[in-house]
Amino acid sequence: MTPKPDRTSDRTPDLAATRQRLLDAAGEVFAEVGYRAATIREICTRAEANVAAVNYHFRDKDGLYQEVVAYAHGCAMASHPPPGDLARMTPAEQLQGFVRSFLARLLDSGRPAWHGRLMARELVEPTAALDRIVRDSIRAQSEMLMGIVRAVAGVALPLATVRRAAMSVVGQCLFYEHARPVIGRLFPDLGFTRSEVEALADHISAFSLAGIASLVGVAALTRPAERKGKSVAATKRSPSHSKRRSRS
Amino acid sequence: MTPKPDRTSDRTPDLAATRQRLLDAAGEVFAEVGYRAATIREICTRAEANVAAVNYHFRDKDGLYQEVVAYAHGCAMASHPPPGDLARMTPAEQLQGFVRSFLARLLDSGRPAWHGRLMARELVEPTAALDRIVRDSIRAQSEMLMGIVRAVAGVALPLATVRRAAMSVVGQCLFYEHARPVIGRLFPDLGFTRSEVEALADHISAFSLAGIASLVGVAALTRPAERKGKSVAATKRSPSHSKRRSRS
DNA sequence: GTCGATTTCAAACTGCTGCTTCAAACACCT
DNA sequence: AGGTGTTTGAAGCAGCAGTTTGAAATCGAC
Repeated sequence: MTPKPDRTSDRTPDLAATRQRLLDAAGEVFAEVGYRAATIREICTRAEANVAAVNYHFRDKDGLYQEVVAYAHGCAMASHPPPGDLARMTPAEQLQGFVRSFLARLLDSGRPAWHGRLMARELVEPTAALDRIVRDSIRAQSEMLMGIVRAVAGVALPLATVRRAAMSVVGQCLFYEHARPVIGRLFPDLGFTRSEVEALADHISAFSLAGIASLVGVAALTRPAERKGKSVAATKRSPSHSKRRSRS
Repeated sequence: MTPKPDRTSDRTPDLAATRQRLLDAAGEVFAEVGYRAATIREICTRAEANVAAVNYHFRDKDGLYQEVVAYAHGCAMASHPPPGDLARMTPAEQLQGFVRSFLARLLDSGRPAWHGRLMARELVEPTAALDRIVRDSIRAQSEMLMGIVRAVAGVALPLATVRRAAMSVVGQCLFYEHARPVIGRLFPDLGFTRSEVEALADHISAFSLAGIASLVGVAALTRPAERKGKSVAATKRSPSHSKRRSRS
């Protein structure tokens, strides 16, 4: 009744854990067609497993999905972690580092190539998994980015302005994943090779740097530009994701 | 067997066209839960119509969806059309006008309040409807925006740079619709009142104006900044949507 | 080898959903 | 009124998909 929680490979290496095969296959299918349209039968066919395997290893379809999301996000964060030693970098470098890792997590086609699409779907059509992601990861990254924006600005900005600037940055990044179907139709020649992704990151960094700088000018005109120490804070990080399942 | 294609209201006004009620209800449901998860029964319940009504008026679920998308997009474009007389405006005004109308179309909660979410879903999970939208509307808007970017820049920029700048602009706009679930969780106090939307449009315009200007500087450093007349072109517009149905 | 636990398998069950059917109701025209 | 074409209604059908079940197979340990 209670399957061992994590077992990566203890059988013969060629028959490596059906559980893992299910995770990979499920990630593919969920990313391709979405949660509702994905069928357990299709997933099990790709994983070369029996239909009952999903219910055995993950209780039900929802449990499988939760695990897939956690797994994909974990891989992506491990593969492209956000910059860690902000204190040692200039604000511009901090921004560039943030954008680079964020964009790479979205568009890097290595590892689970489907991570980006899965997250894009999760943002637009949230499930119970989104709450956990926001709590464990997104919130901290939001704080970090807003800290970077403040550092780039140098002077104190109204909270609403900082938020908008941060959203402008992530909005530019997310667009390339969200609107991928449209981009493919508008510019069929545009591919997302690794070098192209780096060029995009550079573009977004430069674009945003100038954008934030312009906000400082506006703020200076609007209010008497009260001074406040350099806010390069935002150190809180997520304590890794727990393995609890909540839904009945 | 062949229902009259369009009939807005010719019966008694209180029993106004079940067809229209179906369109409204379907828009709501499709926007809320997506195409797959939406059930004809739920739509008909909200529209106070019989299940068979959908098949009678729209042939099948897919036909209904196509009509809903066309209807919503038509309403939004009519309600917040993109700026028309670009030649009379400064580049900055052109950009501001574009962003204002684009953002209003996405976030305005009047009219079909569900238009934004419906489009957001359509972008991430494209159906046959997306091809028509790209052909009839998005492509022209893309051209228009790239023209505006060129006008703002003033000098000639590489095509790839213009594209990226344009995508930075629409990315910032789309974010507020796409990531609405996350935004709601991160900043629960943030609402999208009409004045808030205008403030957002101003922010995005200013931010992008500075961003584009910075690209000019980079381009000037990179290549000898060849000159080229003001390109405020991009006049092609969509010829309204046809009423054909294609899928068998 | 044998026992016990874990994992896999084929088949069936159950609920839901899109769609059809055919009859009744309605509106419009002569 | 009567006829005709259009719209609505209730019931049901066919298929799909998530889940269950009980037995077979596999594995580790003694």
